[in-house]
Amino acid sequence: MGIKGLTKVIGDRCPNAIKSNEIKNYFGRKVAIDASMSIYQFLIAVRQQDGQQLTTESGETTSHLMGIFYRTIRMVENGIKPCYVFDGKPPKLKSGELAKRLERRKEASKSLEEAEELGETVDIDKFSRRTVKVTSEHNDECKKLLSLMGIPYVEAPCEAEAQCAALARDKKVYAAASEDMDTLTFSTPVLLRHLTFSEARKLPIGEIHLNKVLEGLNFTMEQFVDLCILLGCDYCDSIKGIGPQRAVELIDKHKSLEEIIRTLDPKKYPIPDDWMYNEARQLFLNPEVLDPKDIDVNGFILLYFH
DNA sequence: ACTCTGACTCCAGACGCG
DNA sequence: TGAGTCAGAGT
DNA sequence: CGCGTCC
Repeated sequence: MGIKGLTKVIGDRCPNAIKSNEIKNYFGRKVAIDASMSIYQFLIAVRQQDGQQLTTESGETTSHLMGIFYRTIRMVENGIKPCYVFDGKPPKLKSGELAKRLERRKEASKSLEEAEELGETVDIDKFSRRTVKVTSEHNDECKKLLSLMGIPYVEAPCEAEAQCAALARDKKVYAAASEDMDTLTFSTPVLLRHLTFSEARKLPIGEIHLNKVLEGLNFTMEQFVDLCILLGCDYCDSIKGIGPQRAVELIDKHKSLEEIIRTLDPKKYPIPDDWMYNEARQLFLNPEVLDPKDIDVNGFILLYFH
């Protein structure tokens, strides 16, 4: 998931698009958070010594609830008002990527069985993490928890990242908080990284500003989206032999994917068959989202402040 | 000399006690 | 899944 | 901090 190598491209070419901030600077701000992504991370990370997830007596996983609960409390304590965004139906263009992930989980399940037979605890641990999949039950349980906590959430029609970006663009929230760089490709003006509050946090909060990225690259938003497609996204293939360096050069020189396709030597750099670049581009530029005007990002969270 | 690829590695939360 | 590093092949 | 616990 995400845009391959985009963090590095921005770090190398637009260093002043990234700011490092203290948590204090965010007091009173609202942020949009991709719920499914958070749940996924908690399911992988929240384990006990033997590598098993936390469960109730009847064996139902609670790792995701623990994670969401404590992190959310921590945010509110720091004056940050989160609004969680849940995924809807994935776009058709993503089916290839989703099939790949399913395949990887299948392989991991197989390896997991072998490891269990051999009693290799290290491998059991490793492979069980790779089989993690966020289910609608996980999502529903978290929605229930958030309701009880008075924290607002949104059910996006399609990609959560796109909805987060829409909320930020419409100033319903200050920023989208995500480890996933394609939130930027969905035009969030501000992207927060490492928005976590653990006592032993190792990384400062990184703030990436889209306008500074475009300035630094000297690209329009359309060109930036084309760059992201060349770098490699979830929605279509990229061109073999084109990495971050050449991708930036090509967009800089030719300004659009159409022009690049027209000019590139197909013997050196074959264009993928049935390349759906334009569909992917439209997905980024005009994603299916709820109108932010119809969304209440406050919940009854204001109660926490008095 | 530079760039991309693929294979490989390690890593992934938050709390509180001592 | 991402991010880093490495060897090796291609431009 | 390091390390065990959270369910």
